[in-house]
Amino acid sequence: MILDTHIDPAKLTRATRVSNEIRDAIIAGKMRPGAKVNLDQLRDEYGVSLSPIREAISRLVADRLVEFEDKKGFRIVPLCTANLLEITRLRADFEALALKHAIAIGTLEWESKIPAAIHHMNNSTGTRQAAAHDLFHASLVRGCAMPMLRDLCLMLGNLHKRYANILNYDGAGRDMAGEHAAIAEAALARDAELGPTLLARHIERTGNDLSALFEKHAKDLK
Amino acid sequence: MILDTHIDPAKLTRATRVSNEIRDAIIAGKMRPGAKVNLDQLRDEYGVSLSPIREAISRLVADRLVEFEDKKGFRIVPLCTANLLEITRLRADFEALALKHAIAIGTLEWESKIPAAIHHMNNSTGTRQAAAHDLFHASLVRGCAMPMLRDLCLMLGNLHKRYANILNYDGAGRDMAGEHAAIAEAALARDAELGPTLLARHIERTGNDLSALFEKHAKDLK
DNA sequence: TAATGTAAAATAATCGATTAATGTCAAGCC
DNA sequence: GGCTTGACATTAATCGATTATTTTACATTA
Repeated sequence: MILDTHIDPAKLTRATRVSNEIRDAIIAGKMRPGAKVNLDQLRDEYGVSLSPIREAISRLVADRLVEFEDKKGFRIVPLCTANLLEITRLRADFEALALKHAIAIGTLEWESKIPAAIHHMNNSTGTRQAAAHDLFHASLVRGCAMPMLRDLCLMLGNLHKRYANILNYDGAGRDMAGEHAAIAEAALARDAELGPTLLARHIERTGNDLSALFEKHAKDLK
Repeated sequence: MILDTHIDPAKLTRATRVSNEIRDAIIAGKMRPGAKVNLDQLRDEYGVSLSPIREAISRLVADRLVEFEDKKGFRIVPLCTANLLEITRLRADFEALALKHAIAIGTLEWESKIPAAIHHMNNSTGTRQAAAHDLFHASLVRGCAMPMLRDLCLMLGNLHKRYANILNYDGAGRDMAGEHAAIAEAALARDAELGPTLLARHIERTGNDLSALFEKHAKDLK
């Protein structure tokens, strides 16, 4: 592992464990966008009581994966064009801002994780490559000393990933490795203009591709 | 009310009502930064069971007012210089971005709320003026069609407000009315350069004043 | 037929109690 | 003295059951 903060699994509560599992399931597209969340069903599925289930789901509201309304309960946030556009816009701006700061103040420790992440990406496939791609973005942002901003970048990355998973987006037609390499190179060269710009473009390209795919498949998803 | 979305109080659950009350209390500085949150005590204080109390508090984690750690419980987030700087930086950037968008796409409905908010601010005092000031910032951002960004602006505004309340900041030495008027004027003139710039400066000035006050009083708050 | 009312079913919210884990503190040991 | 150890107190996590509310299905009526 390159970036993981190792956490003793015994320290996790049921609520945390279940929350993480459900988060992954939603991002993977295994829970239908717009669907009501049935807590009783999840209780059976995960074999824990309602309290931790409720707590688990309610944490995902902050991640913008679940919506909540008093006395109506929870539902998986629906997909829509406006939402996808906002995610793209914010993610591009926020990651660019974070990278700019990282370039300004990032340590050697920060730098060294970037080529490592690139190497992982280029030498893995499938699920592992997707995870490596996440780690690449996280590694760029990691040097910036703004924890709230870092969390926001992570959150927005997850939201993009959900669209990508549901739309079966695989970056076809793009020189992904080349884009990543250029971003990494600019970051390591501490180019505070080029790095963030390339990163923003990289994200906008993903967003545009996702939007195009979404428009095409929008009817099937309704 | 200028901006309030009217909500039937009977529709609120205990968890929501208590969450809002505790949020206000933390922002008002009535709960000591860094303090452990004692759920049993809150249970007595608010006269409801642990479930809604726990849910109420846990929602404030997303607002960055409360921190949580598995099996350790909740604590009021501490004040610190780095945190204040990040809030300032992000709030300035985010509100400027939101205003830029509002200027680009805001409706007449959006425009009209701005002078109204100014008028309220200039004709009220104390708590009511503070509320009017919040509404002014909300009214600027409101025209932008990015709900996540709007929520983030609200959250960051609340975080600034907590520092301001705890540090007894009242904007002394500033021509607040003048700053607001200039921002409003640029917004209404649809100046997508000047408006966001003035707004960012306005926020940065607040942030700088808060930082100065915080450095001065940091020892008393430990 | 469309609108309205209503009883039953489903779901959400909350409670009180139990279980599990952590933090405290004083006795014993080096 | 400073450091472990273990009983005790405190707090966190979870459970199962109860209560309140909404949703659904169906019958009634204008």
